[in-house]
Amino acid sequence: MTKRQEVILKLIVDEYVKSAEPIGSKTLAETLDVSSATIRNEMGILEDLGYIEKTHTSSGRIPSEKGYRYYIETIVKNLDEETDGFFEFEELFSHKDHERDEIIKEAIDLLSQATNCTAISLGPNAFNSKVKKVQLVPLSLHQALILVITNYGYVESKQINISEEIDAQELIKVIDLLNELLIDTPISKVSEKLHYEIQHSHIKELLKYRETIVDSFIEAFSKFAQTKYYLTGQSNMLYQPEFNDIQKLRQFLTTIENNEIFKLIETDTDGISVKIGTENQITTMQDCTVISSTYDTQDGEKGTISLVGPTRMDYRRVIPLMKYLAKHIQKLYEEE
Amino acid sequence: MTKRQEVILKLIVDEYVKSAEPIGSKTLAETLDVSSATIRNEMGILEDLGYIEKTHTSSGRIPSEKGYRYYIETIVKNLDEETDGFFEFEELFSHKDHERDEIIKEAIDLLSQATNCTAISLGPNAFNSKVKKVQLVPLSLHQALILVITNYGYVESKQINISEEIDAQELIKVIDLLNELLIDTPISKVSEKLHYEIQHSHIKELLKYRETIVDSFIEAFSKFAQTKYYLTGQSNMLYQPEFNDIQKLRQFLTTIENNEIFKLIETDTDGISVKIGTENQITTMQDCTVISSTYDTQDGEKGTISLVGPTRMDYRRVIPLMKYLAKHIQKLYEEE
DNA sequence: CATTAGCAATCAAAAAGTTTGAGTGCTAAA
DNA sequence: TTTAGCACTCAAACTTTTTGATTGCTAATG
Repeated sequence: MTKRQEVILKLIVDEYVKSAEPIGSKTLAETLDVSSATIRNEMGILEDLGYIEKTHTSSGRIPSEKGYRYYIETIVKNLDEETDGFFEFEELFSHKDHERDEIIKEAIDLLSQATNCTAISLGPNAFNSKVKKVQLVPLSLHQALILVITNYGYVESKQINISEEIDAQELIKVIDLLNELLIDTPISKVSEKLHYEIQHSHIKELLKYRETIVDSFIEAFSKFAQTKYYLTGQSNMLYQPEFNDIQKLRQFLTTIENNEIFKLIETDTDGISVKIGTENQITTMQDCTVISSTYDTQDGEKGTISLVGPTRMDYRRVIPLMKYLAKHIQKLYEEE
Repeated sequence: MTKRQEVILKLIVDEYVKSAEPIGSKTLAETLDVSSATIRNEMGILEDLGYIEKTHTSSGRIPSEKGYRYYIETIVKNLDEETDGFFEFEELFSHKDHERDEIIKEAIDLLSQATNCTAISLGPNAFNSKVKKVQLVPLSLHQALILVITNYGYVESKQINISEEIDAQELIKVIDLLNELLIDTPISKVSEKLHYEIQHSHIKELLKYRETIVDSFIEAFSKFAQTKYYLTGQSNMLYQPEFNDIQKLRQFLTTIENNEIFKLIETDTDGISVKIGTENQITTMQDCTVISSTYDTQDGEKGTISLVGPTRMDYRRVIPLMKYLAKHIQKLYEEE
């Protein structure tokens, strides 16, 4: 591809992102100071190479997936780290006293607004967090609350019913033992450890009621394994011309509501992942691009922020923004 | 209105609910064993009375809001409590060991599926719940977690930073005091009580750092005041022919995403409230009906379940179902 | 050899026109 | 009071026409 062809491709992407209309040779002729016929020749070549396509025989050109890919790899990736124009975000991250999860939520809201896409935050799961405290809080004669607290201050609870036969004294002993046993254990190892100790140590004798109690505990622990997510800005996206087709609109929303969208989010990548159109496996999402950017927590888990929008999105702006956000969310974890 | 006119109105509503098409005189003539001309005459009267209307000069008739109102008041309200056909729901409520909030969530999911409407659960707020325990869990040298637990087993937490100057011993004393002070206090009275005691009792001397600590506590308490909600089934609803108009669809979804829908939910009513079309104050919702049904918790708070769908909904089925659900959710609270 | 002016060809989208059929209101007779 | 009959209405579906942006190709230009 010659230099001029690359310039033309870039212009087509930029223009199309703005206008959502196919770009004709005349439009580009004005910018490039050659005649429209010359542009047409070049466009013909670009089309043969597969970077652009026509919507019908006599239409202007739009970028193909390959075209977007090229644009991202050569043009966007070579941009110097741009952090200007992210004013609202800088403001957000500078509030040191806000809670981390709140900041992330707001960042995702802003991201969605700024891009007119749907934005998603997939929290790191707490698998490697460590148990800080296990506790039983009696609520009434027959009910109690199991509390599990991690070193990051996450709390999960599970209510249990205490039948008549259970001895309150014994219960307290069990909890003490559990605390001793589990403190500083990573959540991922809890279940294993519990089962082992029940078999092999003196905890066995104490736990007359292990079926109920231990199961409840394990259930409480298992809640940490569920990754929490936050999804926002569907309505921002609906007004994009891509969604003028009511069928597509419905399918898109159904996919989101059924949580199928999570299948498309790349959580294993380091840095940023961009999946364009048919690179996504879900048929209803093949007009969309899914961008994922991960960050690391101190305990070795990964969190992800993602953006879902029409393939025609402003990659030039969005990709640096996603990088910027992941970097700063990671900082929030490092500060602790 | 004569008996026959009432029958015709009922048939028009029933048919229209099924088909979403205007009902012509010929259709009804078959069922009623009179000629279509007779039906037309009766329809003319019903139209003059305002119970039905035409979509254009030569179209069949559809129910007006007044027509739906009449249908609900005279036909649906007089139905014997119908509880048959709610098989899935009976099954759901019979699982005694599931957690209450989980059951409610599932009930709302089912409700939405069964009706093709958007279903919402507005949890009772915890204003009248009582403080069961207040606790401080140290996480690291400079961080701690404030925990507040209510008699219903709801837990709220707030992380705080502990600056160097704070004396750990003193902090423990403060927590002990707070526990003593606040236990069994309704959440709604906590703030008041705290402020009073700080002014008048010996707690004053202890609380050198009240600004930070007490504020954090108050913030933790205030989280209980936020009513939790669960909203589901938007995508079920999108396939209704009412939403073939893309403009309406977008507006509806925007209204939902902005939480404006909550303005339309009647939480103060006893029993059931049905708001049809323009009875709703939000312009984008004036083709919708919002049904709300409340239940009482043991501590005097109200929870609400709601259903939002096109005015053309199957009131005959939906209204008994909503009553049934509210009754059974209330039972869940009574069992504790 | 790259560039360009010129021109017929293409085709979506918008506008205008046509057909169809379900439904109505009204009238006059049963 | 009910009904048959008929002219009338109008949305929805379908067809045709017009418009205009854009293309590919060719032949001329520098």
